Amino acid sequence: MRIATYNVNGINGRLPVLLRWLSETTPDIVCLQELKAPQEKFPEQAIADLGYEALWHGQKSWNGVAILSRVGSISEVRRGLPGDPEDEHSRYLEADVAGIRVCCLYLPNGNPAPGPKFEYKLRWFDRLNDHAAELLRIDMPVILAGDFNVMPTDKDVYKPERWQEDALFRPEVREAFKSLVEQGWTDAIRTFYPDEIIYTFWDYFRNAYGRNAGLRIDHFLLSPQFDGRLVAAGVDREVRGWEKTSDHAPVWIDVLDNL
DNA sequence: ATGCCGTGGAAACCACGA
Repeated sequence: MRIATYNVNGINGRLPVLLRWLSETTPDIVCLQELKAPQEKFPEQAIADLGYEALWHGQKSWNGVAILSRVGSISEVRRGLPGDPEDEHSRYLEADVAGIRVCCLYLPNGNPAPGPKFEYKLRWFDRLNDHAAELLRIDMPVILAGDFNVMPTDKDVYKPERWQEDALFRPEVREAFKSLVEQGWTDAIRTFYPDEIIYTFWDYFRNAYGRNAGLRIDHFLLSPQFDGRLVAAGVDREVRGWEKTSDHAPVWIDVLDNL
């Protein structure tokens, strides 16, 4: 079973790219981020025409997350992280699909740091870690997938020295990611490729994609039920080279599905 | 390397992204 995550950077603006990628790679379950569309403007029919059921949490202009499935129905568990009823951003969607608890997340960017946006990011990360600890207790394989807006280590940044003060790389954020993983999660991409340089995002300017000046910020964290069942993983990096494409590339894992 | 590109939304600029 292939599970993918893709920050589309505007689902309607990128619809041809999304549909082409879905058609060519036929992932079974997909987590999408940055829909940038209100609830009523999600392109449900175009996605259904390719055989996908969809669950989404939209928001006008910003954020927005969705889960797609072509392997059975999507049973919503929650939208929004617990811990802050004042948080209106559409950044988290959790559902059961094909016996897997799928958690699609779009962690706040947090720039400029320091500042209120960075504080929001750190609070959001704390809430995620609290909720993730609870998820490890359920009797079900769990996947946390999405745009974490964190480069976990120096290896995940083309020029780490330039990113030290950035909200995606500051020590507090890397530390939050580290303590999340240490709860018992597996960083699937890094585990599968311990030494390679792997990026999932390239800026639009300065020819970042052409120079491979990228970042690894889209991640899969797997609960222990997946141990020994991760059979392949990768980044569809050529999608980043298509016309009118997102600044992120899709990331995927293949897992044995007899869990 | 300071948003140089790109999106959505409101109103021909702005907020936001990483």
